[in-house]
Parts: sequence; C-alpha cells; structure tokens
Amino acid sequence: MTDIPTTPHVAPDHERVPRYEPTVIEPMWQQRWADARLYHTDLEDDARRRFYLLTMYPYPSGDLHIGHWYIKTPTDAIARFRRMNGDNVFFPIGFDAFGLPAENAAINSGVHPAEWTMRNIERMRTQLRSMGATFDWDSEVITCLPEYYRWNQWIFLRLLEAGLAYRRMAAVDWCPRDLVVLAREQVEGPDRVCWRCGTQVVKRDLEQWFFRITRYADELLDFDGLDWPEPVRAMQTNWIGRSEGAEVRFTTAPGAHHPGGATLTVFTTRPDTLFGATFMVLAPEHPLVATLTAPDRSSEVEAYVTQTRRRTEIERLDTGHEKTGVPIGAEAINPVNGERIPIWIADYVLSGYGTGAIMAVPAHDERDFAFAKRFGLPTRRVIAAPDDADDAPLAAAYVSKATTDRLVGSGPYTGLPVPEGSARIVADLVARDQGASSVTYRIRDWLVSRQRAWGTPIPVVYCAGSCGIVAIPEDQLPVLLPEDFQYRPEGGNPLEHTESFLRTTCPSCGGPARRETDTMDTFVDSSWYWWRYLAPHANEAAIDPELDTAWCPVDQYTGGAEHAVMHLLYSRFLCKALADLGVVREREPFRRLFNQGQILGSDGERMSKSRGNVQDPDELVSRYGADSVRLFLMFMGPWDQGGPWSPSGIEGVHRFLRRVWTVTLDPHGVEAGTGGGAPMGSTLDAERALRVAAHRALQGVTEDHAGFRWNTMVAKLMELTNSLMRHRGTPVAGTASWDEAIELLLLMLAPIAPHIAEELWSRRLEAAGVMARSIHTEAWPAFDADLVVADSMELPVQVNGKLRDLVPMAPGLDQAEVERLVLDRPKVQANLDGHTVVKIVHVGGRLVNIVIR
RNA sequence: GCGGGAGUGGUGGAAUGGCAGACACGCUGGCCUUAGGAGCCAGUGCCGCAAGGCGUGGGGGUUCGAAUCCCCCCUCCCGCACCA
Repeated sequence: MTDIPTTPHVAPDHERVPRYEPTVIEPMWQQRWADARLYHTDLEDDARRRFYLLTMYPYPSGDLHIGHWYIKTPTDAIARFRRMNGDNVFFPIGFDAFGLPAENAAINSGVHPAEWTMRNIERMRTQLRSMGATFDWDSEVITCLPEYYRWNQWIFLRLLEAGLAYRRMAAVDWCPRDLVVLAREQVEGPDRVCWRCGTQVVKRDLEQWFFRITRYADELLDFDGLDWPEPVRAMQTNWIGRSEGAEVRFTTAPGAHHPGGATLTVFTTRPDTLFGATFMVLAPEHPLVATLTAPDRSSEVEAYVTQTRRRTEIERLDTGHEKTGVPIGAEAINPVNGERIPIWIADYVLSGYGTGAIMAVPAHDERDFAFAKRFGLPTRRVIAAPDDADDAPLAAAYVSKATTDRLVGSGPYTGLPVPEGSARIVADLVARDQGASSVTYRIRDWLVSRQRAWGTPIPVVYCAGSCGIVAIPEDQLPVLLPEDFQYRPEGGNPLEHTESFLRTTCPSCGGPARRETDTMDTFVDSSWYWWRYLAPHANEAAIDPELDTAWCPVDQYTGGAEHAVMHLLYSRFLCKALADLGVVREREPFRRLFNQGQILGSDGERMSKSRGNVQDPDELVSRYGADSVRLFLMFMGPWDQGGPWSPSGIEGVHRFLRRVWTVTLDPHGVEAGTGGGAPMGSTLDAERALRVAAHRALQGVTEDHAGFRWNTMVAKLMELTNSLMRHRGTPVAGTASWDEAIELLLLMLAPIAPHIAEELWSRRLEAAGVMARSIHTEAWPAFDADLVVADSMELPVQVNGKLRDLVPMAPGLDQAEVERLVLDRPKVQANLDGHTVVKIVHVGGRLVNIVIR
C-alpha cells in the first residue's frame, strides 16, 4: 500500500463539493499525460518485462465510430493494467491509409487522395485522443507515406526473388463498381459480392500478381502455441481446406476417333469406393475435353461448354438447381478392374479444384447419385454397414465413413473394413504406378494486384526490348506514386494515363520501359505494420532485427473477427515468408488474439446512417464523458459478444461514476431525506466488513483482468462503491479502513476509467498535502489473503440436493460439529421427518447435503 | 450440407459440478425537493394470502448434487458451401 494519509475532512456541505464534470477534467488530463510523455515507450529498456499490445489500426475514413471505441478502450485498459503491474508496454497506433475510399472521394470531389487522407488522419487523431487511451504516438505509422510503402516494395522484391511472388494469367473476380480485381477471400457469400461495396463480381481473364500463400498451407493449419479464438482457427482451417485422398490414374479406352491410352487423373477422398465408379466426369474446361470428344458428340459438347462459360458463377455454384451435363462419347478404363466407364462433362465438377476430373461413385456420393439418377447411369454399392446385406438397395447415396463398414463387390478387397481397404487399394495403385496418395487444398494463391492509383506501386517495369519483366533494383526504391495523377470521367486506373510515371528506362538494358501500373492490395500494407511501429522512420531496413527479437511476436492482438481469412491469414503467411527470408525471427506474428463483438444500434440492427441508429461517440463524450462511454462498453456484456447500444445503460454507469465522485470527495455527507442510517454493529465490525469488501473486490478484479472480463469487473467495483455508500456519513467514513477502501477503488478504476481516477487521486493527494503524482504510475495493489477468507458464514444445507436452510456458523469446525449444528435446526428436522439419513455430504466447508431415503 | 458460436427474469447479463438470477437497466412504493428526466431508501424470477411449489430451449442420462458433464432433438447467429 502507499503512504496516503487519511481522508481530508471536506466539509459535509454539498455546496462545497465540486460537481463531476467529465468534459472539463478529461481534456485537461489528456493534455497533462501528453505533456509528461507518460505513454512513450522506451523500446531499449530491457529491465522490465516487455509487452507488445497491438490493436488493429484504423482506416482513416474521417470518423471514429463506436466500434473503434469498443475495441480500443478495453485494449487501453489492458495496457494500463499491465503498466501498473510493472510491464514495459508498447501500445502503438497508426493508419491503414491506402485504399479505395480516398480514391472515391477524389473522383467525387476532386480533392487528391493524399490530401483527403491526411486531413482525415488529422481529425481522427483528435478523436482517438478523446478516448484517453495511452497510445504511443511517437511510433505512429501511416502506410501511404513513402517511408512506409517503399518497404512494401522491398518485401515484394524479396518475395519475387524467392519465387513467392509471381505473375500469371488467371480468371479473376472483378468488381465492376470499384473497378478492381479481388482476392478470393474478398468475395463474399452465395451471391459472390465484393467485400467492400457489395456489388456482384464478374469473372475476367487478366495477367495478375500473386503471392504464393499455398506454399504455406500446411504450416498455416498449425495453431500450436497460439492462444486464438476457436471461431477464427476454424474459419482459417476451413478456408485452407486440406483434403487427404489419392490421385488415381485412369486411361482412356481406344475409340474410333482417338487411339486411347491417354491418362486421366482424378482426385478422390474415397479410394475405397474405386470399384463403385460407374462413370467419370470432367470439368467442362478440362484440357482433354476437345481431344476426347467423339465427332458425333462434338456439337452437343461444344454447346454445353459454351453454355457453362456463359452462366454466371452464381448459377453454376447454386447447389439447388438440377444437375446438367453431357456424355462426350469416350470411355475411361478403371485401373483396378479394367472396366470401361463412360466419360461425361458437367459443371458440378470444378476446373480449379483437385484435377478437374472425378470418378463418379453414385452409390456413395450424393452429387454423383443425383447425377446418375437424372441421366439413368448405373449405381453400384461397394460399401456396406455391418448389418446391411452386400447388395442392400440404395434409396440415396450411402456416405457414411464408419470404420466398422466393409467393402463389398470390390474384387480382392471385398470384406475388408473401410480404413484397411482404402489403404490397401492406394498401396496397390502406387505399386502399379496407377496412383498416389495426395493432398488437395481449397486455398488459392493471394491475388495482390489492384488496378488502382492509391496504393503501393508494384516495383517492376516491362522492358520494351527483350528483358521482359524487370524488378526495380533495391537501391532505386521507392517507386514513388506520382503526385499529379488525374482521375478521368471514364474511370480506370489514372496511373495508366500518367506519362511521367509510365515512361521509364529498363534497369537492365537502359532501354525504354513501361512501369507496372498495378498497385498492391492494401492487405499487403497491413500484413507487417506492427514491425514498422518499432522503427517507423528507419531508412536502413524495413524491420529492425534487434527490435524484432526483443518485441515480437506481438503478445496480444485485438480487433474484429471479420478479417479471419483475410488480414489475419495474410499476416501469418507473410510472417512465415519473412522468417524464411531471414528478415524476422518468429514464424507466427500474434501470440494471443482477441476478437471483440459488434456494437449494434439501440434497435438491435447494424448501425447505419440510413437506419438512423448510429451512436456518434463524439456526442456521447460531450454528454457523458469518455470514462462513461468506456465503462458502459465494458459493462454491457462479455467483450467478445457485443450487443445493442443502450441509452439507459450508459446513464447507469454514469450514475455509478457520480457515486464514486461523491463517496470519495464527500465521505461524511448525508443525503437529505434519509436518517443517515448507520448500519448495525460496532464501528470496528463495520470497518472490518469494509476492508473485506475492498480486498475481495481487488482479488476479483485482478482475476477478471486476466480474462478481459470487464463486465464482472465493473460490477465488482459497483458493489464496493455500494458498500462505501452505505457507510457514508457513519463513523466508519474517514477511518483508515475507509481510506484504504477508497484508495483501492480508485486504483482499480484507473485502467478502465482513467480520467476520474486520476482527478480524484490528485484531489486526495492535494488535500493531504502530498506531492502530486499520477495514479497511472502507481503499482497495482496486492490483496490481503487473510481478509478474503470468510470469518463467519451461513452454511447452505441441502436435503437430497434441495436447499432447505442456511445455518450460521464459524468457519473451520470439524464435520461432527457441523453435523450437530445442522441436524439441530428445526427446518432441517422437518425435512428429515419420517426418513432415514443415508449419508451426509460435506463440500469443503461450503455446503452440506443430507441424503435421505 | 459442413464447420463454429449461442439459447438463463420484462431487458443486458452473473454463476463452468455445490445457495440460480451478482451487477445494472426498467418498473413499483416511499423519502427529500419550488421543481426535476436530480439524489437517497425499500421491493422486484414465476405461481401462491401463506406454507410451499415450480424454474436455466425440449427430452433422456451420469451424480449425494447439473444452467454447468454425456446422449438425442429444437431454435437463433456467424463462416464456408456441387471442393469430389
């Protein structure tokens, strides 16, 4: 405990107690904290334990909304708590400053994206400061500045060298509204809409830059040692979509129009069903379709391929519609039994997954079953449950993978249990060079090209001579964005029309060359920004290796779950790639991740201007103060849950803070209209009760910090305040015990309601004539273990598990004494009447259960 | 369909094997006020005058004891979805 003397005797005259005016004290303290550089982190300090606390940096839209408060102010409470516990906390902030909204604003209003962005940043800095959060502004990162994006370019070149960045033609998703391609992760929902603007995307064939995230697919599935929420791990795992199975090589049978013998490889997760394959299906885009199609089938096949190409992806992926397809007039030979099966094409087989070809086993696959039924193709059962006959008829596909199932009608494998049969079939295929174990993933390489001007230029040129694609040498970075690009009414990428940018010389041959006009996906910027916070202005390197070693990985990251398969997956990928390149040390960027919930409007709907349910934080701050907003967001429920805004709820926490104010500054006050009702018992007993209340609160609050359980933490502080309020105006007020309780209350309040805690703390210091010092430099107190154990109690007594009585007794009695006291009670006796006591269960002095018959 | 999360008073929620409903909102009554959308006190799960009974989405089970653990089912939210 500290050495603060007893409560100054403020006159119990209400007029003498100043009002709680958060709008006056909050800006004042924010200024003083900034002047004192209270939250600048000395990154070189290795005397204290380091704690890197990161919260997702905002996009500078120009307006901070309540969601920013919901993630950032509790994160600030973590920072403040850890500092009080002696940690050297690094809690930086910056801006994700490239991106489309700035360009859209430029197109609409003519203001340059850089100007729009920097103006918004200026405004948002003020708003962020109004939270009273302890951001270290000295480390601010702004991604649209050359001192940042030149290192995006440097990273790009390293990836290019390592073969982790490449360019290829691909059918990509194009947003017709934003006029950009999108990464697969950025196309959402069954309607295939742009993640940013909600417009339905279309397919286009374009040359694009990719990052080879697929190389890390397996490693990205490993979350070992990471403390991450289950939903995000599940989403990433799902997204990566690892499937184990086998590739099986079929061959084509000779036909009138082709000699046969071509290899057709299929991927299957069910090699155990190979004997049940009754036909084969190729994706309409499969390269062998043209050569295998029989002449008399070609017009129908071509028509189907054309139709497929014309159909939108939505139609094609709609699982509801009836399956379509056509036979191509060729046959494949099943490698296990030499059987000839017909080859079809159908759009339910996707060219981009597996080998773009499947063996169809209608008996054991729902889709194949539906297809076979539609076109009258045969169905052959090859798997049976233990109780089924070998030829039990199938009303639907039997897709069970029960290990007790066995193979039937499968030649030499008949009778084997499924797992063994599967393994034997694959082993035999491998031995005969007709197949191999295989793993397939659903994740695709990360498409990073964007046809936009407000982003990091991709640092390559196209040589007009014979050099081809040439990387800009490292010492010529950054490739600066031109300042004079102009938006054109017809849209498109202005860089394509900016001659000063476009025309350059080839670094290889010195001849004329054209610059790449694609810029990078802004998710590249956000995939490594936390390293840059450590040395935002360093000219020598993107990442300082010593600071990386000292501070990374990030200890705690907080932000929304909406980036589960975008930002959070890209960041893990880039970390692993940079580790392989020797740029950073660790292979995972964020040790512990927390996703807050979403704040809804008071109508329970998503906040939106059109619904008119938006809560403007600035307005709330000017009405209630930042501390009340912070506290309400923490009090409304578990942090990961979010929920609707409640206008009366914030009144409730504001009322609580006023009570804290009153009880601290006016301990002897008595409310008009009450008798000043002194609680029962002696002052000594009351003092002890108050100390017990304070130390129990401290114990609970300390525990709640570990799990970010803000709601119960605030509840405990309310309880303590209620206890103090009950003793206000009694002889207990102003005693040493009272002062201890007040002091603990303020210290516990400091991380979550930093302004009022600081103000009340300073007033107490001043009144006591002690030199001023910030409550935020105080140590987190330790609770007194003797006080938190009960010294008297009411023992709950159950009869057959139902509560029947509460028996007052001293703790520490032995079981015989407890039983005597309990069995003496009339209420207990009444319940035992006419029954036999079978046994009495004692639960560690906390409860007794009498079992009767 | 697959994966994940959740279901408790009028409301937000608390309790993760041991007194269900902490804390707060709202509501009711009272006090005090020139007044108050301020402050203070008391009450508030449901049924019942009471004694008492019932009660954590539904059903079953394990246990001396279940909101909590197990099995089956229902509902809602999120993500993925013809991925072979």
